[in-house]
Amino acid sequence: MESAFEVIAEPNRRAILSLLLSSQHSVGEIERQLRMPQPTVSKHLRVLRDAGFVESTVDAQRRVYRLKPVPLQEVDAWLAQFRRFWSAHVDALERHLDRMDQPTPTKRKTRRRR
Amino acid sequence: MESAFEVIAEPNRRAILSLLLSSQHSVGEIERQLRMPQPTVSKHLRVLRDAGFVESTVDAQRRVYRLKPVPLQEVDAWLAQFRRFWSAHVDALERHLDRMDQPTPTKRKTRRRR
DNA sequence: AGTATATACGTCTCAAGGGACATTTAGGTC
DNA sequence: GACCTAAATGTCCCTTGAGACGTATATACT
Repeated sequence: MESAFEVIAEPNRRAILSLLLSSQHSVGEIERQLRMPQPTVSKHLRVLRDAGFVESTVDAQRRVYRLKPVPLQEVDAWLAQFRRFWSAHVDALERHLDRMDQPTPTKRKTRRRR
Repeated sequence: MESAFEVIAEPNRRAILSLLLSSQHSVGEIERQLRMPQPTVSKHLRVLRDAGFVESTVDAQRRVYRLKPVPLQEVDAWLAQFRRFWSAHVDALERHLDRMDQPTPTKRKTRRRR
């Protein structure tokens, strides 16, 4: 479980990350919000912590967890290379639809051209 | 293997996607570029195809594979909610560093403030 | 037709990861 | 100190997925 990609492949872990987006939470709060057994929550938090997605501070018996940005930023960096491709692809799709416009004129508004 | 996240958790599949970013490729080309056994390539391509990451067209005995944008865009959409958090976090870090500036003045250029 | 090439597919083995449950550790309260 | 709560950890079971290998199918080339 080294890579950030494997870590976020697990749905419950993504749910935990999304929950921590609003604010920091204790294990018990996560457990109640997401309706997971406590050991399950702790197990996933362990993975997230080891991979640097979250950090915790101790508040008496509680552990309060909060997000750390780096690993998700790495994922985002990998995705970045594909964004160029998307815009190019959208353009190609639009040109294709433009070509298809001629045979069947519809009530659709005119598409913008370049 | 439903979710796009599980699909891109596999390093070889990410390599294939990155390779297809430059242009479309046949299975044999992928096999040689990435130094993977052909059955492995085909197996991963199968997963990618089923999940909508790629599509193929037949060229004689060859299958030529190319990228499709949608599943990666979904991943990107999930990541989007965290971007706000990052900028806020960077701001907080900058304020922190600003506070640390006073004791040790260095040759570093002045940091912008808000 | 016969051979080589390209790709898909099935099978087997192995290791890893997740869920459930029990147990332990640590802090707080009376 | 006895007891409660919060969280972590360990164990067991089961499923899944990846790699390796063999093989089947389809097309091209002579």
